[in-house]
Amino acid sequence: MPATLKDVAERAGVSIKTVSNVVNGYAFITDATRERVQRAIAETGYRPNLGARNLRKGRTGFIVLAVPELDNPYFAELTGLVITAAHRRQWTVLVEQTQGSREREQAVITSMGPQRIDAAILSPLAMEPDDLLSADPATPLVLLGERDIPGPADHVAIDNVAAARTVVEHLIGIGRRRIAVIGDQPGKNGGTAALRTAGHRQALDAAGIPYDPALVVPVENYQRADGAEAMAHLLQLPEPPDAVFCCNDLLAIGAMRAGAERGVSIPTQVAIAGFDDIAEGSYSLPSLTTIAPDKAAIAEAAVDLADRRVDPIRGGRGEKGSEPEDVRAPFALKVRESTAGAVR
Amino acid sequence: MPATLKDVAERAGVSIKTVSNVVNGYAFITDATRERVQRAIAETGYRPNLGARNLRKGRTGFIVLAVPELDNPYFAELTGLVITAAHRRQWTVLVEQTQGSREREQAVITSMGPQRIDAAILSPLAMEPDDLLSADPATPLVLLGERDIPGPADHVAIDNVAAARTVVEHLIGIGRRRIAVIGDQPGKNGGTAALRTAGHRQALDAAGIPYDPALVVPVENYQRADGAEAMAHLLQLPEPPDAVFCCNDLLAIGAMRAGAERGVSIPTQVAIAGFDDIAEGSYSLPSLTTIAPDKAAIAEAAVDLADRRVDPIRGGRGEKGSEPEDVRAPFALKVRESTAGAVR
DNA sequence: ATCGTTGTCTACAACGTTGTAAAGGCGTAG
DNA sequence: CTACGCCTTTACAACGTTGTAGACAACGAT
Repeated sequence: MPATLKDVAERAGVSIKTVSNVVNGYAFITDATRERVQRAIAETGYRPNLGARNLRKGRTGFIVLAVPELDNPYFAELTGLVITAAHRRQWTVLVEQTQGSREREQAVITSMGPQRIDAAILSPLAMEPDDLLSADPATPLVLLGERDIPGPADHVAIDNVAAARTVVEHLIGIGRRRIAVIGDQPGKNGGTAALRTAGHRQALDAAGIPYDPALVVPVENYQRADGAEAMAHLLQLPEPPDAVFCCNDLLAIGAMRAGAERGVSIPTQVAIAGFDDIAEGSYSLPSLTTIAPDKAAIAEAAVDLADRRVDPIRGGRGEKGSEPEDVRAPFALKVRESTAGAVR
Repeated sequence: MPATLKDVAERAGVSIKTVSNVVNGYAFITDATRERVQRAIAETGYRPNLGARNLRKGRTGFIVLAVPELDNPYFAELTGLVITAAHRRQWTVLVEQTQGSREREQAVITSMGPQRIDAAILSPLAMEPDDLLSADPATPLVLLGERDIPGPADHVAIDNVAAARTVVEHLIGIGRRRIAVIGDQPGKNGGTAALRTAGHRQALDAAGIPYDPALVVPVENYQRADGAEAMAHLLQLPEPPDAVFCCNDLLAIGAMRAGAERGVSIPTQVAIAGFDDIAEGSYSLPSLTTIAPDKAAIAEAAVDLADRRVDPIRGGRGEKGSEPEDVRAPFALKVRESTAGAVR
């Protein structure tokens, strides 16, 4: 049975509230009392019951982090970072897996989870813009991904269009001209896919390379298998591409495998680039050129925003009712073997 | 402001306790009352405050799952499964990252986290057997990994020795004779490394293949980089191996990369096998032969054990004071390209 | 001496929930 | 018609914590 304030109070010969005051750093306590209480705390091994404290305070101390799934290394890494960042601020993270289901994403933004939460951080996949209107207005929401969706939610993301443009410019830079993109999601407007494919197109346009719709390959999901399938399709085209930009690293890994299985040399015949910089990509054969979002910065910013919305003590920005914020995290292009060397 | 029992009670014109009774499925309630209450619940959108409930019940509803880090795909996948399994039983999982630090593992088994928890599931890395003696006896502990450590903790694991033996037997079966193992951890007795290297040795002995200590390579950690380093070492040996069993898939991925960088053909010159069956291994080039532990079964068993210890209603086994249990989860050998084909 | 101030401590209620015990209604047996 | 028992509902206290408001002592100023 863990010690309570009552136990400590009895041992120190003071009231419960005095112990509470010591614990909370209340100022007006004599050194003698404080010391006595602190000794009693040490002796009993007292640690506050956060459940009770939060009940009293009307808070829960919980942030939900909802990601599609932990199987995905990008989200796994991000989750680890969010947990760490949250810990630093005394928050506890509840990890929720949406499986990319719209229903489960809605459950998060309407705070329908079993636990009461103070804020939610969501990495949306299936959500439609309208869903945000039904969001629980009492629970601050931070969306990971760009602010294509209007509504009362903060956003944290890298500049996906610019990042995609950067990769494709790199592909152009090494002399490629037929540059495909894997990862279009025709159904979903304003999603990540739309932004990254837009970046692809911008880079082509800027370089005066004609845009060939046949080289824009849609996928069901962003898994390795989808990348492999899409790549297989590209390779049997009458005029196959000499480079492929994949909207995430998993697609790229799948694409590289499909290429290898068909005897296509990467990067000599087809260069491949990804997006996310998962660890897998630095050890793949060949290692994968990719966009590395600053995941730590994203995690930090997301937790920071949630924190500020919940506890709007600090000045001005981030307060309860104030305008949604947009945080742009940095990114970097990592050139590796999968795009090494010039044109074939 | 979320609705409380009080709000529902007022609306339904009954007492708070009656609403509570309806919520908890108490039997003796007239259909009329129940219906009225349920309507009020629906209208107010009431959902129980688990914090308050658990405070009252002396429970928290939380299980800590402590893994080294979510960067590691094996633990990420496992974490996802544990969260799902726990959800099914109305538990909430708090994910803790120990970073393989003994201190942080101790913090878990002594329940020193900020949140009060009902049980802990720990995947130990740095823990020493003695540490278990100082474990908080009030908090059921489930260790992921074999029962090499005595003490009041349940264990869930596959038979690591048998699994390792199985892989190595497979390597022998395809004609390899100089079979190295990467992943020894000389300092740590009784850990996973010891079991898997033991399986390696058993297979060699059973096949009458002489045991060459030069082919047993220790590593600092179980990361890709460690595997690469170890493989580089093996390849510059006067008599390099014709097969390598890596104690986990990350080591194997690193080893394959190191091999490829040195122009070694895998599996023709050196066959490589791993352990864990992370998704990465089915798309690597070549794809990775590995031991696939039944992760879902492990997650399920771990949560089930924790559940039974906390709530020992069911008969006999798993009760509060009863003997620690050992659950053996199934595993399977997955033969893939990295060990395809017979001897060189 | 009296008053107000300041500093230190505490009693009480409340957060939302459930276990306990008992109250009320109603039917049935005596 | 009373007494008993059963079914249904309720009041109260408690889980561990903190905000509010007030008690009390010591102190200086009037």
